[in-house]
Amino acid sequence: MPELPEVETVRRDLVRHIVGKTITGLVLSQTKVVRGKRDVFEQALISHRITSVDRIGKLLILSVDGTYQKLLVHLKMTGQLIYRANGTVIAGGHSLTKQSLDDLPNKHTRAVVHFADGGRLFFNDMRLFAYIEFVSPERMEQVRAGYGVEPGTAGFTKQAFATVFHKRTTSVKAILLNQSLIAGVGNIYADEACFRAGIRPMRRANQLTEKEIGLLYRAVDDVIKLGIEKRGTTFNHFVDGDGNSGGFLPFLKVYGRTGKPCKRCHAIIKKTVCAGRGTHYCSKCQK
DNA sequence: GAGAGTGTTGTAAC
DNA sequence: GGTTACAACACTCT
Repeated sequence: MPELPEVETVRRDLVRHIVGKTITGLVLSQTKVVRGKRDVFEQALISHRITSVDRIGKLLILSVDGTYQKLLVHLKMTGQLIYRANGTVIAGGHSLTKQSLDDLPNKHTRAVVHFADGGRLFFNDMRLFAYIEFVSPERMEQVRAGYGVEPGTAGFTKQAFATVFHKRTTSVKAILLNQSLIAGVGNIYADEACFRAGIRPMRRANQLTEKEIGLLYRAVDDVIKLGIEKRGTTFNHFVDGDGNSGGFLPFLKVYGRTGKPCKRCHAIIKKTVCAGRGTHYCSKCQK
């Protein structure tokens, strides 16, 4: 689930609450989420301090003092990072109700990081797709190079965005979801951006006019910015750092609104499969 | 109760 | 190489 705005929301919460703190313990209850050797993890983390939390697309990057290696955290569909200090939930994730958040660790807790001040960081993941991994500086650069232009960064220019669409025969939706071309956009924001631009997600990329590409560029930038501002959205039981739902839900125009009237023209919102994903659109507003 | 669907992405096959 | 289909897994919804 977590797309760029949700991961950015978690990142900001982690910056506020774990940067500068020293790790005193690591408990792994599910080794599958850890890529690499367990003792390497413990050695690199325990007695060391978190120095920064960064992000590329949907990937979180934690820096730890005493090593040049970076700790990558990818939440995939259902991963969560929840910080709790003094019995209070501070940083959030996805698909937990307030009630179950009060009861951590729970059955989906895969790892717990303990800090010197008594705080704990819970790594939860229902479907076991998420992972954490230490990577060398060389590998880090490889990973970084694998990501395309990212909304909200200096590299996200109209020119760079347009280039991605030229000469590609696949759907607009597949382009938006392809992290190596455009970083951070997932299924929800892809549908929402297409709606805002008035473009059907199943259109062929190389058949968009320059004007349409311009509209889509602006739409992607706007929808991601608004998503971050509203601290993300989630379909089920998303909670942010304060245990509240992400604020973007009321702003969704098409995603999850199958069969409901379009908020702009009142035509019925349709759903199909495009690029292998559930895809929502208004057949009247989007051409 | 069975089967389809779910926000991601790496891999294999065409 | 570009593009598409699917598996990884556990849960919810129909």
